[in-house]
This record gives sequence, C-alpha cells and structure tokens, in this order.
Amino acid sequence: MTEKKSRPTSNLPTMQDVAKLAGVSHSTVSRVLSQNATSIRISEETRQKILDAVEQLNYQPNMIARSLRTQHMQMIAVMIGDISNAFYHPIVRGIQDFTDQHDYEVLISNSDHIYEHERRFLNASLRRPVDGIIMAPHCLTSEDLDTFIKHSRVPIVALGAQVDHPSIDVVGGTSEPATYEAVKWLIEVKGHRRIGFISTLNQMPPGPSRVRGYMRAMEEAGLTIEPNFIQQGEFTIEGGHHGMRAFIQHGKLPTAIFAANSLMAIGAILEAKAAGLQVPEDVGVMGFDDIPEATIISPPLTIVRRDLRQIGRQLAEILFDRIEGKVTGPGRFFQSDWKLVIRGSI
Amino acid sequence: MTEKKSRPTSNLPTMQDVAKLAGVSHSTVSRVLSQNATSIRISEETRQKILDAVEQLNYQPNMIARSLRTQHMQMIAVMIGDISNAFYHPIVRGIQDFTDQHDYEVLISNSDHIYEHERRFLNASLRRPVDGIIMAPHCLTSEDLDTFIKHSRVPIVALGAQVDHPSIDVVGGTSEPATYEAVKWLIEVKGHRRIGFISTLNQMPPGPSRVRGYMRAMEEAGLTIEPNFIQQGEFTIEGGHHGMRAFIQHGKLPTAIFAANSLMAIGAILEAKAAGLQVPEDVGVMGFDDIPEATIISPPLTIVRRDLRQIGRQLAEILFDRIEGKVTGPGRFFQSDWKLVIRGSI
DNA sequence: CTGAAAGCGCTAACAG
DNA sequence: CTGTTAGCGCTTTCAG
Repeated sequence: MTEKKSRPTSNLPTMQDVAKLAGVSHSTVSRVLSQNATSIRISEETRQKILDAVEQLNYQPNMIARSLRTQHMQMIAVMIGDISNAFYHPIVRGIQDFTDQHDYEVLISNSDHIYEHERRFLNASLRRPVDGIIMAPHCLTSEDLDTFIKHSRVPIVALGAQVDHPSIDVVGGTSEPATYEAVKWLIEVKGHRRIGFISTLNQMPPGPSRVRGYMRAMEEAGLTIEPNFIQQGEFTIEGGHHGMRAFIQHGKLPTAIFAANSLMAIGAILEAKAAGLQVPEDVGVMGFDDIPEATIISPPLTIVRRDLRQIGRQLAEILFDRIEGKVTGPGRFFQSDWKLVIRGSI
Repeated sequence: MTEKKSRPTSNLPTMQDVAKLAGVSHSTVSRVLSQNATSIRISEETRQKILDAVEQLNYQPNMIARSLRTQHMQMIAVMIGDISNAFYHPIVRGIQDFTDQHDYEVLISNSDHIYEHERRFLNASLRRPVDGIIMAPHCLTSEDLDTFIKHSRVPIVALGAQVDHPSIDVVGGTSEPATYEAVKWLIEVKGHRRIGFISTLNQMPPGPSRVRGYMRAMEEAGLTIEPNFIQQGEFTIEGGHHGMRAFIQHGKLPTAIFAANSLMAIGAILEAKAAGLQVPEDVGVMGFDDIPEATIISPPLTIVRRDLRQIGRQLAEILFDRIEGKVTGPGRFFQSDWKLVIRGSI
C-alpha cells in the first residue's frame, strides 16, 4: 500500500540511490566506482560526495548487473574429482591464492569421476558464463570438450596429461615419468625385483600412464611382471585395502608395492598390518603424491611429491593468461616437477 | 569488417537467435523454456519448433541475464574454515547433496579463521547477491552479522552454537554437552582421574564450549583441574604436537587427554609416539569428530562422532526453508546428535 | 495463445 | 568534467 515504486526486489541500494543522494547522475557514480585507468577524471568534489553517499548507504555494486554488461563474471569454475581427496586441497588453495589476488570468485564442483557430473559441469559453466575453467577431467572425451569449445570461448586449463585438445592448456605429464623413476629407484637403489602395482585398470587417468611408467621400468630392468603383480583398486583407501588383499590371497607377495596414489598406498599398509604383516619388512609400499595422511600412517609413506599448491597457482596463472588475452593460440603443455620423498614405508 | 551487429560479445546463441530460427518472438521462447506452472499454455506446434531450434543451436539460457531479472542466482555461498580440514568435507558434501537436487550452485570460500576473510566473504555475498549463505563463522561478531542482515535479506544458516543472532538459523550446540559426556565417560567408565585437555585458549569457537564441557565434567566428578591440565594448541595436527609436547615437558603426564578436535588428537598421538610413549598405555588420547585420518593413525582414535554429512544436508535444508519462504521469523536452533565411537586410542 | 514493450542495475559510447 | 542514452539477455505484464 505504501509502496510507491514497482516491487522492491531487494532492499539493497542501487547506483541510482547513490546518485540521487550525491546529486549526480548514475553514470558519474559508475565512473567513480570503476576507476579503470580511463583518462577521464572526476572533480575531487563530486568524487567525494559520491564516496560519502556510497559509505552512507553501504552501497556495493551489483555484480550481476555489471556482469551482464561487461560479459564477464569475475568468476572461474573449478572441477575437481572429490573434495574429500586431500590431493586436491593444495591445488584448490593454490588456485585461490591467485584468484584472491585478482578478485575473482571460485565455483567448485566435484565430479566424483562420474561422466554425467563432468558433463553437467561443462553445461553449467556455459549457462552461467564463467570467465575460465580449471578442471581435472576423467571421463570426458575429446569430443565432449570439442563440442564445448565450439559453443563457448571460455578458456580451459586441464590438470593431467590425458586431455588432448588443441586449444586446452594442460598441466601434467608427471605420471608416466615419475612412476618410471620411482620404480627404477625401487629396483636399482632398493634392490627390489618382485614389484607389484595397484591401480584402476580402466582407461581413466591417471591409471594408464602410471601403469605404463611401472611397466617401462620393469621391462628396462629385465624384470618379469608376473600375472598377479598388477592388482585392481580404486583411488581410495578402500581401493588399497582391496589391492593388498588380492596380493595376500595370491600367496606370493611382492617385496615392494607401488600404489598409483597415496590413498591406495595407505589402504594397502593398513590391510597389510591387519593381516599381521610388517611394513616395510614383509612388504614395502610406496605412494604417489604427498598428502597429510602420508605422515600420519605408520610407517610414514615414501612417495612421489609434486608441489601441489604451486601446481594450483600455475593452473590459475595459465588460465589468466588467456582470460586477460595475454596468450592466444593453440593449447600449451606444462610439465610439473616432482621428486622422491623417502620415508619409512619402503 | 564483415561484422554487422555491434560487438559480438560472445558467440553463444541468445534467446533472440532461437526466436528467429523458430520464427517466433523471444518472449514465447522464454515462456516455453521457463515452464513455471503458469497456467499459460503454448501450442504444441510452436513449442516443438522452439525446442528444435534450441536443440539445433545448443542454446542454454544465460543465467546472468535471468538472474538480473529474477533477482536470484540459483546459487548459495558457503564459508568453511579450511578446505584442508576433513571435518568440512562431509558437510560440504551434504550441502551439495541438497543443492544438486535443487539445481543450485555452491560458491565455496575458506576463511582460514581470519577475521578479514570472514568479512570479505560477507561483502562478496552482498555484491554478488547469492540466494543464501551457510557459514561456519569464527571471528565475526554479532555486530558484523547485524550490519550485514540490515543491508541484505539473504538468509543465513550458521554452523556452531556461537552465533547469537535473532534471525540467523543455527545448527550446532554439540560441543559443550558432547565434550561433557565424553569426559564423563573417561572418568566413570575408563576410570581416569587425571585428564588433560588441549584446545585453543582464545574466544573463538568451538574452543570455549568444549573447554566448558570438560570443566563441568571434571568438577561434577570432584576432580581437580591442575594448572597444567589445559594446554594450548591450534585446531591442527601441529596444534596437537604442540599441546602434547607441553604436557610431556611438564613432566606429570595426565593418563588421558581429550583434544578439542581430532586433528589435534592425531598430532598429540604422533608426538607421544615420537617421544617413546605408548598410546593408550602411557597416555590415552581422545578426539572430536570422525575424520578419515582417525582410522589411519595407530592406534585408531576414539572420538565423538557427529553425522557430518547429515549436518550438511540439514544446513542446506534449513536454508532452503527460508529461501523458498516456507519459514520466516526469528532464527531457529537445531542441535545435532552425537555419539561416542570407541577405538584403540583410549 | 502470442507479440510488443518495459525494465532488472550496470557500463560505455556519445554529446554537451 | 558530467549527463543522456542505449543496450547486455532475460522475464513478465499488458495488449491483442
């Protein structure tokens, strides 16, 4: 009844309110507030009036309206596999280190390594146009990505070497060489000859590359990979349980087991200990990636370490190169560093 | 040069494109696409034409434009303390269980328990108007929240009993009673009399409530809390190291130590073992909240368990009650359930 | 049942 | 230096 204007969709002050209070036009307010280095200058007097009004009303520009106009959201979307997996935490942190500095927001999705979720993520990023995408794709085919790219110009950076698309930047490529080096170290330095491997056996990254690294090292050393040397397990603690159980049931235990990630390695150790085995005396275990759990488990896990937070920062940096137009052209590839961290588990 | 229209801000098809292709007006397209149960009906023929055009162009409505119009984003903001803390993972998952179903997006921020970050979060939620907020506030004062609420109608649900604001829903209230029960159990069932406690000593939740629960149980049992029984430590593994080290250096070790969260409990166990102590023989340790690390550590941790994923779902549900207008009025309070899970560490 | 037209709040020419 | 104006892409009256 007392309403005068149309529906007051929100009680937030708008630029108009600020303008009215300051006695100027809304575009002047806009100019003061978005002080992009346009050579235009505003008289110190009006500027101050406006700033006062802003203060008084606690005005905050509406990002939706701004986005609609400028066609960018100040927001990137990040798809990780699983928020519960500590592997992703430093990566997300690294990304946020960067986006915080650039005043961008981060939308996080879990794919759970499910194809449908990965597709949904892509579509959501289309509908709610984000300025860039960082993803750790697992199931997405090159075609999916292709279709997406055709429909949208949003730059994408992928984590993991598996995405093979000419206009997607990729950070990764550590899986094969790092696994190779690690297994080689197991053979040459630690003297193991019967080395087992736990990984998923499907085609989803990073399983295949790590298996390849393992096989290359074994073959180069002239070691035979016995049929039961490669056991199946998901990239979780349970996967590790499962893999180790399979080894134990087979009877002829390898002397060392390389697990394709550290969660599996931990599961494997837990399972071995539960079965009354000593680690590393009866069987050594090695993992991939340094997660906090690696030093909680006893014995602490020997692992391949990458600087995950740095990788996160790098992902963001690479993405922003494109968002800001500093880089155009075909997708680039960045290989991460890694090193062995030797602890007690092998 | 070949451009006809103004700048093609994006190559995404718009509703106009669909309309043109289908030979109708864009408002008709809108009506077909946002099939809100308005009694208005569209002829099956036009509808099909439009749907075909949508399909052909792979059209996805632009959420920014829609949001500007409808004044809601289909998005909620979640502020957690720290993405690396496993405590938050099932909570975030629970929230996403709910939002996925309702087709809402989730914006995640870490506060790192830093006041400035918490304020920034609130302001960001104002600028980019989200439809609702779920937060685990640590440093924010009631005044901060008050100011925020005055400026915005966005509903807020807080995790933890510490927020005392009449229009914020709260889920929590487990800290004091659960700690009390746990310590009581330590005394009555396990027969401990010298029980230590590790927590932060500042006023930031959930420290104080847990300390209170501990003190109440001790006092009720007529047990004296010796000066060195309460040790300082952050809510991290390092905090636990630190606390346990303090106990050890003091010489007179309690027989049992309750750590205000499980990360600290793990740090404490690690430190005790490093010092050559046996857990639980020399000193028992108990934690708060069931995180995966609790069963990786040896001995596995005895803890207070809450159904964190369920709490996440509940948070979202409570929030949506308000987003959808099903609930209005003063803030409600929801107490979570908990129970003791007895494992090897005490 | 469908089209025309009016904005949501903001930015960015274009005039003055 | 500042105001006027024209949209960004969509939803939603209001006419027809």
